[in-house]
Amino acid sequence: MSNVVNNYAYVSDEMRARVQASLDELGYQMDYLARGLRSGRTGFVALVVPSLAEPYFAALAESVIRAAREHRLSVLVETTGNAPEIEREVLQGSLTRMVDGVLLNAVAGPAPGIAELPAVILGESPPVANAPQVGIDNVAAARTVVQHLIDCGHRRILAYGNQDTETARLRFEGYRQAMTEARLGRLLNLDYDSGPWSAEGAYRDVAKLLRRRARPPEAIFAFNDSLAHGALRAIRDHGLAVPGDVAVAGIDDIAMSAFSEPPLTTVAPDLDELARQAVGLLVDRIDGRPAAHGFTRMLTPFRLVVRGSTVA
Amino acid sequence: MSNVVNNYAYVSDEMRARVQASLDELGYQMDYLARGLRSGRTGFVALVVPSLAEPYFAALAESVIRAAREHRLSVLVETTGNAPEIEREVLQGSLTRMVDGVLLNAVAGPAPGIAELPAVILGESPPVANAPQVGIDNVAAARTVVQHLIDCGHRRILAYGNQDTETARLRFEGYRQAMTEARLGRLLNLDYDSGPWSAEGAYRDVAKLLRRRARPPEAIFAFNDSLAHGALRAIRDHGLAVPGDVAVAGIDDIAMSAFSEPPLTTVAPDLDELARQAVGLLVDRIDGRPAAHGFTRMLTPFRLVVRGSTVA
DNA sequence: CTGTTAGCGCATTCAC
DNA sequence: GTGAATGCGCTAACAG
Repeated sequence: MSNVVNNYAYVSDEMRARVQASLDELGYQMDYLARGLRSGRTGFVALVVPSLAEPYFAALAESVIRAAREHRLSVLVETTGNAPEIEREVLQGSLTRMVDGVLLNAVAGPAPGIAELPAVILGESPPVANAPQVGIDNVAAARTVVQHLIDCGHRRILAYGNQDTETARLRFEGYRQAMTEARLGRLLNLDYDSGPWSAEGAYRDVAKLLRRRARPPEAIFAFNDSLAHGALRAIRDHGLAVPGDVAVAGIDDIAMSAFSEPPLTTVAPDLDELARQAVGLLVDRIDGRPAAHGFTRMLTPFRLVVRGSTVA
Repeated sequence: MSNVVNNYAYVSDEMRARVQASLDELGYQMDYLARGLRSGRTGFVALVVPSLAEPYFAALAESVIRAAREHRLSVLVETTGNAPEIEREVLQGSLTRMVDGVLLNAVAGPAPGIAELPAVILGESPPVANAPQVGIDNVAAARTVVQHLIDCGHRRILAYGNQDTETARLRFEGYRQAMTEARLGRLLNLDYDSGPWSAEGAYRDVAKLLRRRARPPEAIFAFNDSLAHGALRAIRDHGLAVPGDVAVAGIDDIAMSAFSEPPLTTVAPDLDELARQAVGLLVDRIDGRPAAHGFTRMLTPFRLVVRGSTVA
């Protein structure tokens, strides 16, 4: 029977047909759990992200689920809110014993125990023992956006979204490089405090900034689109025009960015490609194909999308 | 050993301590797969939705994941794009043999095979054999929004988003009721054709409508917020003012609705509550606690959120 | 080619 | 209270 369902070569046609008939008649359904126990595979991979309520991660998850399906894998999604204790909990819980591998976008250091599991880092989570990383070149992306802002004639450009994550550091570094190259020494930055970047938080931060500062910046480079949209709303509620008084740009090209008023200039990563790369690398590791030389970093293509928030 | 990890009552303290020590020393990790084989439980539930790229489903998924965690369950997310063939595939694949239950938001009829699995319907998927349903009262929600539009003085109100789904039918019915009660005989409706409701599709539909019709409707009741945002953008691109020329309202209260220009009047379901109810019902069924009398329908609270897209 | 069997790691049952 | 044994459904290995 097993030989039939698994298409074992050395079975006579007659036997195969006979078994198949019984299978159909009895409505046989494979128990994938038992197979998993035997083979050590479950056909599940985990996707760990801060929050599905954030459009970027939701879109990423959608792409990952579709990419995984190509490999006949199902995706278990866990959200952590960027809280290190929840990340640890998730990464040590029963979850990791039931999945073949994990796609990780985390903020905490490598949790003990995860090292054993095939893993791929999405973005810039703290490096896990020889897990390949996949993502856009954040420095280049940030540099591109800020360069665009500079090209639009702005000089007092604020970098918004700094926090204690590698992604934030890289995006700030891109900002710094672009500013320095343009001989714009005055770096301005505004921190974002808690949890995953969100429009709500950004609205509060930027509203407060505008109330406090006499002169608003000429442009705001928000570290992602959610922040940018919060900023946009705050600026307009403050009675200023976008891009007239303050230009705004972000990173991610979430769906909303094409529909906001004004539409948002941003950097669009190719999420389908990112997901494909990530799942591909994960499958390689699961199948025991080791990374090229112990460590890989795959860069996903991105492009600048210029919209009304920076040009009239 | 098994007795210790499972907190079996009749174990001497000394023995318990001794076993525990060995466990720690050897770094014992329970194999949940083997346990699952034995107990018939995996601790996984599946969430089947059309698309995580749609903010409503993304927010729903986030809530479901958090609610499931309260029950120590992990959530497997599958997206179907509302394509019946993919729904069937997902519902018959290995997935369903590995999860304890499934939360289903589908558009196709009940797939053969799913009937055996504990299931809870989210929204108005076609009824699956004695699976309880959870969701807002769509007729009431739609009626509330349309009533609000009527209260604002509008008469020529367009219902937008009709398609071959139960949710669409119910929302149209709410619209019809409100219109009829107000003695507004002229029902206007605009269909939405393919796949999950999206802002992109709505933009095209509404732009076309405005180009064709001499006189635009006074108000548009979009069957969800994504449609509303697409409509909003189309109306404004057409040179009309919102709400001055055309008022717009939706349902869902996705994050974007508080940040759009103008912000969107909508109906906000309590998603955390919905998720809690749904997971609770699912756990009941998994544990063999049958639904009250074979069939349950749980209504989630909602509230009208009035914003700038209907009132100046 | 075909039929039988050991054992994946656990929980449960049964002797002790 | 404790230790040993059975079997969940499957696959791989082996003997026929």
